[in-house]
Amino acid sequence: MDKGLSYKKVRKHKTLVESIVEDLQGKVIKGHLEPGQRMVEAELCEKMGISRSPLREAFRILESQGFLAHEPRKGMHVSRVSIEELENIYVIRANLESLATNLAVKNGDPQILEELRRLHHEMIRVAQEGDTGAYHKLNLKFHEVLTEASLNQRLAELIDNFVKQTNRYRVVVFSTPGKLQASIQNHGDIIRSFEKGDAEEAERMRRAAILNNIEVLREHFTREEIPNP
Amino acid sequence: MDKGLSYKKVRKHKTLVESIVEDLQGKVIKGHLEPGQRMVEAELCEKMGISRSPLREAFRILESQGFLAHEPRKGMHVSRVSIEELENIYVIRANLESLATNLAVKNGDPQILEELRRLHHEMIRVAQEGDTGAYHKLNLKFHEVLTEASLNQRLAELIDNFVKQTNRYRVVVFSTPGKLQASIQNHGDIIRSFEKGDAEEAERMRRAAILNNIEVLREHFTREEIPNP
DNA sequence: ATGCCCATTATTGTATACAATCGACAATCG
DNA sequence: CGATTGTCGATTGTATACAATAATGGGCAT
Repeated sequence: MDKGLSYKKVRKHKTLVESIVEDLQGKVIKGHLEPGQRMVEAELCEKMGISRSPLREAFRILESQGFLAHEPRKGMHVSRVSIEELENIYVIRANLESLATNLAVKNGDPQILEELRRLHHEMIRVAQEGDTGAYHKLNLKFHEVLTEASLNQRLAELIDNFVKQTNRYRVVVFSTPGKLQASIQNHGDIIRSFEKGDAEEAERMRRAAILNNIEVLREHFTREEIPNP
Repeated sequence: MDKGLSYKKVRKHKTLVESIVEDLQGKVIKGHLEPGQRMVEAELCEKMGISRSPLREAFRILESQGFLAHEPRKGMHVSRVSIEELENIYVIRANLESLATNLAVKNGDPQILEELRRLHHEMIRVAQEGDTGAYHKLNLKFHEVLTEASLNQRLAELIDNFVKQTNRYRVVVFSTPGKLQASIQNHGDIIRSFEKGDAEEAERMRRAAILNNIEVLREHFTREEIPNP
């Protein structure tokens, strides 16, 4: 009944604060919580079956990550991301991910290359079946592998956060016709650059793909008006 | 006597959590708190004249920023930054700051250029006087102006944080002979690129300067052994 | 009817209290 | 004598209580 109890059951490995962070992060990313929506502490506490202390600590983390924002004495709310800000984030993402790609290729681990090939072929398969949900998951994995292969932990964490940020608007990008085929093409390009050991080329490929998403988003939002309600 | 009281006096503009964050951040950066040092809540509360709630919230923020770290049930401690991690951070910094420089030059605001020139000449002056403290402040300002001129707020915040992170070890870099003259040279190069409107050149200049710091650090730490006690 | 002011209330900011877990030391057993 | 386990103290994790402030709404004067 009281689904809040599940929080306490699960932890033993995760602390309560971590669970809350994950939960709210997921809800913001999936759009269950709309931009600008107020996050009233007492209300959330009751819903989740927790107290304010861990919730507020989770708030601070989520704010640092950019998912929430607050004005003193006015409370937390889901952060509003304007199209300009989203573009700014994509510019940063493009740079960080292309850097990671460059480093990954320079490291040239054959096991990584093998893993990327495997994911690539899997993606081609599910794309033919029209399973965009599965494609998205594999796509995330592909980029995660590529990012981790940079062997720069701090960089990987940073990128992970930005990816989550932009995924709040992923639906828009991926619903664009031809985007999926272009994505597959791009992955193939990156893999070929990896095989050649051409880090600079791989970097350019990755950067181009991300920057292209900006175009898609900008076009979408100028057509559809303001993103938040 | 009890200097903790000052915390409560000042706030009216800043919230208590913000004050604590600033204070601890400063202490970590300045090295008043050593890497690995445990941050016992009750102890700090008494010293600062505050309670645990705002302290713990500040902890979460500082952990997100990379100044602190914790293991569940074991408590917070000042984060240990290995030489490898420091190199990783510098690689990221190099990329982000060169990106910001590129954008700043592309924006080509003449007022920014004027401000950079002013700071540059000021730096030359204090360098001749041998005032390294003043030089450091101006240097920070120079890069802050350059970064803000990217007009990418998120990028500026990110860089600011990384600069603070690496400033924990600034002393090492700036005590290296010739580093100060090289820094002035570099600023001159960037300004000239700005004047020419050559964003790519400015970007390369900025990147080279930051990456060079890695060399200095690596050399220092291989000579001096492990950074933390 | 409308705008301003004050009181009330809702909500956040801070402090304290209680519970759970970890580490260290000591007692017991092999 | 060493290892193992139990107990105690210290410290963190969580919950609740109290204080301060901002939002809301109603009454009064104009």
